[in-house]
Formats: sequence, C-alpha cells, structure tokens
Amino acid sequence: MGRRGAGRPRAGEEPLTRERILGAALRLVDAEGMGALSMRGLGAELGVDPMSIYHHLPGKEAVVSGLVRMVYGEVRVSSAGGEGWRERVRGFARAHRDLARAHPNLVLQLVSSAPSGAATEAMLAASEPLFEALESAGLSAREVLGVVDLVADYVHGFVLAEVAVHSEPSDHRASLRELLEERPAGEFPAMRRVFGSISRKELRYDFDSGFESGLDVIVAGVEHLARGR
Amino acid sequence: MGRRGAGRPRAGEEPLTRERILGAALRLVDAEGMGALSMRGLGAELGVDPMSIYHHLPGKEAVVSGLVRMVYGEVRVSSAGGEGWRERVRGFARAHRDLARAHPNLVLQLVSSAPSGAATEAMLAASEPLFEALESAGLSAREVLGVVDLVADYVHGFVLAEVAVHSEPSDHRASLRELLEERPAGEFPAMRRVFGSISRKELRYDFDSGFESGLDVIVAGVEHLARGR
DNA sequence: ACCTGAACACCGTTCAAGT
DNA sequence: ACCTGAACACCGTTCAAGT
Repeated sequence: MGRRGAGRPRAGEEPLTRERILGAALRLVDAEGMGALSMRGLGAELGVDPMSIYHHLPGKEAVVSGLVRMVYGEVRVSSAGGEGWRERVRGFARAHRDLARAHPNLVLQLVSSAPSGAATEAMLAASEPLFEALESAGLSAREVLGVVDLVADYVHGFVLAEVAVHSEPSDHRASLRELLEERPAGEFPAMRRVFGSISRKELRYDFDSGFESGLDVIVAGVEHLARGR
Repeated sequence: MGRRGAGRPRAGEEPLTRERILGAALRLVDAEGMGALSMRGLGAELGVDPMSIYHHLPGKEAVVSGLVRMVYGEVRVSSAGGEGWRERVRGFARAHRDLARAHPNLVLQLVSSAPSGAATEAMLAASEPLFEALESAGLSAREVLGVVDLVADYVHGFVLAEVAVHSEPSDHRASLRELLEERPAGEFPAMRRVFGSISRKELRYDFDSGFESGLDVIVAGVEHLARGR
C-alpha cells in the first residue's frame, strides 16, 4: 500500500527512522487529535506501509510514549538567575503549562505519564531549577519533595481543565451559575452568595490570571512552611 | 447473538434500561479496565445483542459520560457541622480523592470531564460545603472561586499521579534518585542535595501523608489570603 | 416498542514473503 | 536489513428486518 515498492529504500529517499515516525505522529496529533493517530494513518502520513513502523517501534503504545518523551524533552524552564525563589517556582509552573498548551491534544497523555516513569528522564533537567528554588526558600529536603509534587499536581490539574474547557463553547462558570439559578431558592446558599456578589465581567474566566492566583496561594503556603523553621 | 430471541422481553426477565446498562458498564470498567469497555463486550455482559444498547443510549460516548455522571453522583462530602473551615476544605478534597480511588480505572475520564460541563450538575451539591467553608474563612467571592479551582486542580493532579504510580511496581521517587546517581557528579546539585539528605525510609512515598501535606500548604496559603483583608 | 443480525468501514498486530 | 501485504481478531455504528 506504500508509495514505494518492497525492499530497501531507494537512493535519495530518506529512510524511515524513529525520529521521522515520531515527528509525523506529533504533526498528526497536533493537527487532528489523538483519535487520528492510528498505525495505518501514520503509515499513510509517512508514505509507507503501516507495518514498516514496527521495525522501528514495537507498537502503538511505544509511539505514544515516545511522543510524550519527545514533548517533555522540549520543555525549557527560563531560569533567569537573578530572580528570587518565588519567581523561579512560578517559572517552572509556567513552562509546564506552556508545554501542555503547545500540544493540547496530547495533554491527557502528558499528565498521566508524567508521574509514572515514562517521562522522568526527560524532566530531570527541567526539575533542577524547582528543587533549587525551594531549597533556597529555606525548606527541608522532605518539604521540598512535598512541594515539588504539589506544584506538579496543580499544574496537571490546571492544564487538564484548561484544554477540556477550551474545547467547549460555553464558559463553565457561567453555566454553573445558570444551573444554580434553576434550583429552588433555598438550595446552596453559599454558592448563591458567591455567584451573586460577582459581576458578569468578573465571572468570565481568564485562564492566565486563574493560573497565577493559584500559584499565589501555593507560594504563600510555601512561605508559611519556610517561616515555621 | 443475545441469549434471548428478538422482540419484547419475556415476562419475568427484567427489561434493558439505562441504569442496568450503566451498572454493567461500571462493573466491567472496575473489574477489567477501560479497555474492556466495548459495546460488544457490554452486550455480552448484559446477555443482549450489542445493538440493543443503542435504544437506551445514543452511543459509546454516552455510555462513558453516563458512567462519569453516575460516579460523581456517588460523592458524599462528610460535612460534620462543628468543624472549622480548614477541616471542611480538607473533607471536600478527601471525598474527591476517595471517589477516584474507588474507581481507579475511570480516573482519567473523571478528571478530564470534571471541568467541562459533563459532571457539573452531579457535583453541585458536593461543592456547596467547599464554598461555605471558604466563605467563612473570610475570602472574597472572587477569591473563593479561585481557591475552589485550586483545590479541584490539585486533587485531580494528585489522583492522576496516584493511580498511575499504583499501577506500576517501582517507587517513582526511588527511581528518580537512581536516575540521578547514574549522572555525572556535577549535574543537578540541588536535586542531589535533597535526595542525599533524606533517609531511604523517608523516601518511600506515602500517598496519604503526601496528600495531606499538599493540603497543608494550600490551607496555609488560604490563611494568608484571609489575613490580607 | 424493543430487540436482532448482517454489513460497512475501520482498528492493532502476526507472520510469511518479497527485494 | 528493511519493507510489504494478506490475514486474524477485534472495534463502533447504520440499517433493514424481525416479533
């Protein structure tokens, strides 16, 4: 089915490699989503019989995990040395949000393979600035490890919500408010008060400032930890 | 292919309903994972032709989102009234972690549909105690909405990591340390210091206390916000 | 009204065969 | 050594037909 005949690649045609396969897979996923990533479709994208891929990667699972590793390898944390630890913690979080936003169709795979081993090696270098920042904030080793996880978990949850909501037309806060208004008046008084005392403009969710104010709370919590010593 | 012949159900056999279908689907997913959930397999589990399901639910997507709604409907936040706001915030977070741990094979779907509309209605009642707690902590309406998202994002990221790591044999922190030791000595000094000054026992990750210490930091951050008024 | 089963257009992967 | 294509055992879903 491929464009070429069987056998070795002809002179002048670039041979199939792991890199070329993963590159094509990433283009496919970025452009058309995870659902478009099939071994057959990938073969077509490469102008090659689908089965040729199996000579470079053991199966579809390996294609996906290779994709995840490849994307995590792209992460660059801007560690402007002169900044305080607060700004360096934020820089780490922002770099990971940016990574996820660069490949929204891969976010589910990114966040669910980050904790397991798949991506650890690729994230090693990116994690150093975060460890360094938390250490210089005055945390104990135990506390550093805890906060590293907290920051990672928050970013993962946030980007998951961000891409899920972006792929929908309606504002999720506005629809929550509507849901609330359809209910009997006595129900959910606290939520009613919160949504009632906020303007429509304030209700419109801004992901950038939402992300930052989540970080505000975390940084304030870390400060509390550091003072406790 | 079904055990029954075509036509209406015979007297004495319970008819196929949305509830029976979703119940069977949840059993299937809990027992054998998301990969085992196929329309054909679900039909077999119900002793029915796979196509019969389409008379009660429009397709597989509807089965999955029905599952998510069903499970979110199970959440019960223990709101012991006498507790302070700190303990009520923690109670909300714990209830959601417990929900995810009760259905680990569904976690990916749970966390990725929570932010979009799918589960909002089912979570309305469960969210009231969190709003109430944050309000009574002294936060503004704007701040309450921000912290609600922070808590939800943290829990989502945490449970994702928890189930991903649990389905693996090795401890992820231990393997990070090993990775570090294989590197040239000058590399990643901060991570080396952190991992070096912690005992093997401390390194063994405990999800329960990890979850709680993440909440510690968040609660401390909320306290900072509340004092700022 | 509800259920069935053949058919269609897909999957991932194995394996023997080609050059 | 590398690539191919037929074949196998699956998918979700449409649609005409059964009772």
